[in-house]
Amino acid sequence: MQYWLMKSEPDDVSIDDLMAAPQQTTAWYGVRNYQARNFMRDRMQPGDGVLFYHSSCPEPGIAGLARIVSGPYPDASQFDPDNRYYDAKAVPEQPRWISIDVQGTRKTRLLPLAELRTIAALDDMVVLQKGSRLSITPVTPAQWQAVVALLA
DNA sequence: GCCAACGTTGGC
DNA sequence: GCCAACGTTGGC
Repeated sequence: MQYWLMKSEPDDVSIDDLMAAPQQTTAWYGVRNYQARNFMRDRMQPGDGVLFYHSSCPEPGIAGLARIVSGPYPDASQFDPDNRYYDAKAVPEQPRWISIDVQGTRKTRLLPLAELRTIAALDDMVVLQKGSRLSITPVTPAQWQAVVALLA
């Protein structure tokens, strides 16, 4: 059981979208960064906890909690020439990119980035480090507990 | 829109 | 393998 922070642009998939989906579950596709892909492929497990973060929006911050509910499988968008995430170098025999299913657990109050930066227990959180842009980052159990406590 | 930081590409 | 050029992310 591990914990993660996943970024999403709310104009693309918001916490409300996640909670409104059938079974509150959404296929996570379009990740086109190798480090993030490797986390999904090699380390994420069904049951893992997710801090759901809104990025590139007026109020960036944690907007809800979610969990991983599938293992890795090929991201279909890489094979579709009409899709914005199409990858001409990907072939079905050798998929480059993968998806996992994410299930919303609950929408929380918006915990703004600026507030996260004031919490001493979160000083080492990967997403708060200078220059950190990765869309999927690991969260320690202590960091998870600290965030959940703030959202209680 | 700006810009810092990081990732990817491709010539050599 | 190096590294310059370019592209992307994402807060502000």
